[in-house]
Amino acid sequence: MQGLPPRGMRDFYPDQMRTRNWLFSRWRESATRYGFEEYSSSVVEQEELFILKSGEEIVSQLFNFTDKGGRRMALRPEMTPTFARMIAAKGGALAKPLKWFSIAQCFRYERMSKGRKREHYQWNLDVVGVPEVTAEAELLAVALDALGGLGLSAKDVVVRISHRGLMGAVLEGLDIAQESWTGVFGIIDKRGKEPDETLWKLMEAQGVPESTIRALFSLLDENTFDPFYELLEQKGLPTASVEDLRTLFGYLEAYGVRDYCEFSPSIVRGLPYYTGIVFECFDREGTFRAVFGGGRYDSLLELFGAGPLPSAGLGFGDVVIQEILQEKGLLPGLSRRIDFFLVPFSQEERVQAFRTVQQLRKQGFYCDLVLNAKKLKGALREGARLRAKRVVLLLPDELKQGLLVLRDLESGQEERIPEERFLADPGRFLQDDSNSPSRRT
RNA sequence: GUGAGUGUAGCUCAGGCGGUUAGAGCACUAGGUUGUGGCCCUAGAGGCCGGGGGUUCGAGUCCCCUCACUCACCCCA
Repeated sequence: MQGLPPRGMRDFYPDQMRTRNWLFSRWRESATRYGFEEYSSSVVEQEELFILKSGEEIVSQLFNFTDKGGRRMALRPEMTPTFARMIAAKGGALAKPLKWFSIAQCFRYERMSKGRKREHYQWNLDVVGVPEVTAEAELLAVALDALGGLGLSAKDVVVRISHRGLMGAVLEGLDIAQESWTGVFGIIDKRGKEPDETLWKLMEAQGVPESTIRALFSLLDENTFDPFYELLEQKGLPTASVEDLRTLFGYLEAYGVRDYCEFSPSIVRGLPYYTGIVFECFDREGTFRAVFGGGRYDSLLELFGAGPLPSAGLGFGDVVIQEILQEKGLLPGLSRRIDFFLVPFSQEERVQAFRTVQQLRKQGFYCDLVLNAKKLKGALREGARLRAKRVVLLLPDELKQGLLVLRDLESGQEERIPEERFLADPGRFLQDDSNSPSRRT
């Protein structure tokens, strides 16, 4: 088929654009209400910016090119490096703590599957300069506020929370050899996706003794912190990760979002730069990819030449959330808004129609009018297709008497009214005054 | 990168063992007599049946190749 966008890229036709704008406005509204400030940047960056953060392997996943000056460039695969660059460039000039957000289009060159395109928009929220888990609590509160605004409750979605330092300490506490940690992490991450029996065999293949596997699996089933704390304390290992988690859950309770959240030790997250709390949000049925994810990255900004800046962030993509809302029937039936649709009977009445429609538009009404020479019949059909609330007919005989004909498309009723009187208060002809300009905020 | 599935009208799809001018519904356009939409009726327009090759008297249909899309795996936002 011709006319399709490049692989993995999306066209937004007006219907889809309405939905997208609606989603973005929910994001933007929540973020600003929670005190986050919006920022933006170009989608193109120097390739090395991404290599600096993620290593050479990232290059194969980039949409990259050489510009005419021979510089290696790339479309951003995520917003965090750009964010870090911007923060570092301003050095100490920025007052901390700092709370910024962006709705950024990101690109990634890879195979597509459900919930995954080569291009998406991501709502990014970051808090810089806060070493305490108050940052994470605030991030989760704002993301869950947005989810609530989109119609998803704690019955629909769950945030699984863990700590980067926790599993490492646990593996150490269980005396699992350091060289098999990477493999073991990978197996832990598969928990819930593969049957335990399979995972058990994989663990054995890693050389983990049976008794240790049993201990590890029973720990993974825990949703309280005590067994972890006891294990770490008993082995003389740092317990900071468990304490962070305890504190965070206390804060989440106070924020009123505790019922969305659960402790889930197997959450690890792929990105290497996380240093503390990590979290991912899923639909409760588990049929979709993660809705959002994030965590603490205390050493990342230093990589970019900023001083030590404890930070936490969150990324929330537009693809998965729309799939979930679609499946749950929560996408609103958005339609374009036309208050008045003006129909000049013939070319004779056109100029008059232009004058009238401009007066309505200046008053703040949403108006359209017939642009093609068209019979009355076709014009009315066009008005109906646009779902115009009222059609304003400019008919020769009535116009000679200074009268406009207002037609209600739903009831079919018509009213003849002097133009001056109509323009003095057009809003009273729109029955449901909830949409009239005077009621708009 | 591996595996599977699907490509026929703008959209959703039909086209039993190969057989004459390729079908439906929706959408679109125009009519159904002077200046009135939705419903109904009539008509019209719209297809290199994804592309290429092969088998055959004959291919939308069978075979091979290729491309595109979708899903799963991998990886990850």
